[in-house]
Amino acid sequence: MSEANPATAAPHDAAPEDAARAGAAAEASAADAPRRPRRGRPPAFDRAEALAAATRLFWQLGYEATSVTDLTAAMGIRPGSLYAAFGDKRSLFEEVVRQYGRSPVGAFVTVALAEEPTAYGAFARILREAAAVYPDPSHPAGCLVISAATNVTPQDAGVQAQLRELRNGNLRTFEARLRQAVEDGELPPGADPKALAGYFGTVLQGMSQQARDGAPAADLARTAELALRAWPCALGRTAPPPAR
Amino acid sequence: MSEANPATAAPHDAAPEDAARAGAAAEASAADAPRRPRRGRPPAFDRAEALAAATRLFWQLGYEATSVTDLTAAMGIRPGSLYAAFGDKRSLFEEVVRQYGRSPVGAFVTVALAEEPTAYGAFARILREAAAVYPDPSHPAGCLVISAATNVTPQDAGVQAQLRELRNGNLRTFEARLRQAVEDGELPPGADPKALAGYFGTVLQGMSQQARDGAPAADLARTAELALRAWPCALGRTAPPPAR
DNA sequence: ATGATTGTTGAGCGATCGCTCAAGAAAGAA
DNA sequence: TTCTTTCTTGAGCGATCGCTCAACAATCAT
Repeated sequence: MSEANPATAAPHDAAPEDAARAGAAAEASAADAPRRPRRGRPPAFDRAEALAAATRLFWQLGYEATSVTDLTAAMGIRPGSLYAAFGDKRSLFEEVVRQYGRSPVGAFVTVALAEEPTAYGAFARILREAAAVYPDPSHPAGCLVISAATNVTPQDAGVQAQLRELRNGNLRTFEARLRQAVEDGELPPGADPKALAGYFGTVLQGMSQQARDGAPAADLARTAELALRAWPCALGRTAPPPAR
Repeated sequence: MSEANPATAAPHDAAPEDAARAGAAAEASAADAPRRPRRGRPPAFDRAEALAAATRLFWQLGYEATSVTDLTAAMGIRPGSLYAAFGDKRSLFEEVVRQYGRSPVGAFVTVALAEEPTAYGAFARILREAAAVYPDPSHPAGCLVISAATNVTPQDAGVQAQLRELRNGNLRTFEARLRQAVEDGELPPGADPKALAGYFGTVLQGMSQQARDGAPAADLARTAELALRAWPCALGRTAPPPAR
């Protein structure tokens, strides 16, 4: 199963919008193409709903503790449909992670960094929103990227590494934003962007764990305010004063 | 299998020192009793060494990701011996957790709280020692209690709850120490012991995660110093000033 | 010696794991 | 209608899971 078969590549396409078309693809105009009817038997389940159900399960139990039997039960489909639509368990999880990163609860960090004009404003908003989002009972507690692959067998070390890379990538994003803040003069020249990035990442990961341990939003909000007191206070604070 | 059999209770005794003796136990003088030879065939393995090997495995992979096959291989024994000596996988894990809590790396929090005269000194020492201990390459990274039962199937929810209770118990211990600090005047009357306890617990759990993600001791040390800046600074600081 | 007690061994139990596949069903194309 | 394509279904694959057990081995008591 190493060569040949050039046309059998990935029948499950993870359709970003629709994109993948069969055949030789004449006329690559793309753009609109409003509703070309698909060929054979139509799927009997809503792909997005099934993906959301899988997300909830992986989010709550983690990658390995979620069995394919659990998944098919929650998604309302049989194993054959799952494997035809999503590939295998690992591919399904990767699609879940991708979609989680685009969802509001998985993207609030990126959104805050993009929208807030100051670094302090961004990190204050990140911690405060984490305090509200992580324990929100409308979804499993904490952050999927932080807690879904903590305990895995060596054969699934790739899943663990994938999420770890996402976490460490967030740290690098934090560090870049804080270095920018030093250049902008928002932070004093003596401030250490890498140290601050590690600190805020640590607090975020700890808050996710606390939420999973049952900490209510009010407790996490107080933790967020205390954590913000580590912000270098020599000069440049732009947001409302810390705590009351 | 619900009644009768009064003499078959727990042949694996988890010997705290030696303690459990067979028979009707005449002469309960206890104390010394230097080397009473045991009855039947002696064990062919060192119980403490086997327990240490199991600890390393559970610490690194977590409860469910560690299989009995892994355990017997690392402990150098066969399944029958494991079950005769430790009961079942769950009982072995509980004994591992108990022994971990008495080991230096599992007890540094308790030791610091007991030895340091001031609350600030205790929490500063806890964070700084965590920064050194969590990434120490002589054992698996992070804290076993924090990370060994994050992802479990519902049938093992009891293990998860057991570790969560230990974590939340630590939070209550933190809170009690900080309340004492308010009563002592070390902390200002406006300080919030519960909020501070949650904050330090959050930072500790985050540091454990960071260590598992590969953060070196130097990075965690900087995180610890930044975290200590949240200490209420109105008055009462007893230790060296924060950072440089 | 013999028996009692305890530990070790290797085979293997039922259950679950992720996953596959032949057969059938539902759609458009001819 | 018939063919092609796509999806669903239910049975079941080999592997691993935690765990058990009869047989044997090694010690002490008698």
